[in-house]
Amino acid sequence: DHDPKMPRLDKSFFLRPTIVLAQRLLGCKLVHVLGTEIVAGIIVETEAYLCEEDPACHASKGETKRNRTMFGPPGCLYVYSIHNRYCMNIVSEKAGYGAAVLVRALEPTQGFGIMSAFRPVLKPRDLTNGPGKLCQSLGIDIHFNGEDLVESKRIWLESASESVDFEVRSTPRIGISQATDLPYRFFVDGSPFVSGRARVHSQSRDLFLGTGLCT
DNA sequence: AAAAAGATGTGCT
DNA sequence: GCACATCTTTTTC
Repeated sequence: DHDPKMPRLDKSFFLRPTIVLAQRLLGCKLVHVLGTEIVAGIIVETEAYLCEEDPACHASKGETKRNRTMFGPPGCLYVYSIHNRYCMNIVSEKAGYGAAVLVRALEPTQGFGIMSAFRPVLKPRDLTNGPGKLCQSLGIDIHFNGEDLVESKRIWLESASESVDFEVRSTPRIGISQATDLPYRFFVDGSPFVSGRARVHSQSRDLFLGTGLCT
């Protein structure tokens, strides 16, 4: 179950500029229900992909079969495959616009056993420290393309806990070959669950203030 | 029809 | 740090 003090994000949350949404998603909890079980984690790293003046965005050259859901309602998932993996994005701005936020890393909080079954790794942080990794660990695949985070019964977002304070840092985005200078990657400063080596940390700390262990 | 590219991850050096 | 597996979508011929 989930903490009632962290209510589900509603439609209005997603109707904002993509860069703002990318930052505001940090600290929010992503929850996926699988039957009677739950897998969940707190978002610690995102990237903004703007429709306009952003050649790295999938929607920059207009609508195609792959990116169609980017042009749909904000709050829906845009899932695509790359190199035999999946990446999960959250549509932003307004319907018909073509922008989204890539979820790049989570701090796992619930469902460690399920995640490990989906993605057997030696170190827990390797479960969700990358866009393809977190989709694999959470059981997110192409069937979730178009899923509405506002209405779905199986996957949603919960707002960030107000008691958790952290600094947001930004860098250029990872793994792209165009617009490599734009600082549209955002992450929780010091989180050990952030992907890659571009992790800047003043001090390593978790956002999840529960028992200290993922259930 | 064929080829190239890609918002990745892994393993080896 | 670098090569490359692997596969889907998009672009080009």
